[in-house]
Amino acid sequence: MVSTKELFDILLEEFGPQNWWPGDSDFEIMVGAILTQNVNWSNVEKALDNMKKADSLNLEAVCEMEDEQLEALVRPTGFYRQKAARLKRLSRVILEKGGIKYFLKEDDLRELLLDVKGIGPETADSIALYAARIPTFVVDAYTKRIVERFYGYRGNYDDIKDFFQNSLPKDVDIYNEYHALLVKLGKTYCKKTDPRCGECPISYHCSY
DNA sequence: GGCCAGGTGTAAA
DNA sequence: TTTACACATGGC
Repeated sequence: MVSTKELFDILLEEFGPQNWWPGDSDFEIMVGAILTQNVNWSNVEKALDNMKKADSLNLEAVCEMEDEQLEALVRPTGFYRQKAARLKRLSRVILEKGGIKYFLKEDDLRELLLDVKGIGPETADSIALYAARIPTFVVDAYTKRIVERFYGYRGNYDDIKDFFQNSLPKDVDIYNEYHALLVKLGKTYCKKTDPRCGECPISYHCSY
């Protein structure tokens, strides 16, 4: 059985550093984390671009903007009414905590995020890891699918999260790169349907 | 045209 | 505790 550390080395060798999370600011990372919920990243880029052009990709603008206006900007990401509301809820909490810098330094950041309606474990972990740089492993649909196929192990969010955290150093840079590499592997060779197993770099060790 | 994409909340079985 | 469904746009 290939260890999680060995798997990481194989993926890094195969794909190289992914340089995640794309974004010019912590706020953009947080917005992207919500907008990418169950949606292709290319759609998120359109929405982020809309917000930048409207000079609205900042905390104050999101808090003050009309709901309908924000909905129009994030429309390309689908579920746009829900997502606009989620962005507003998060932004207001951040403002209450004194701004982005202070919010990201809260000791119980993950819990604060999970208390925001519309932010679940993956979005909370993405923000904690990529914006606050807290060592917490992010589990997404690709991660679950790859672990299920590769290791034959099926578990809930926290099971998979522990699976990695209990077998790796608690290190922000490793968690960062590992999640990005799993997404890269998933997109390239381990899609839900029509996986390209024949070309997959880890197929030799895979139970699928 | 049908399926999928870097989820979450709610309600029923 | 698990499963089903709504939420919605855009690419292939």
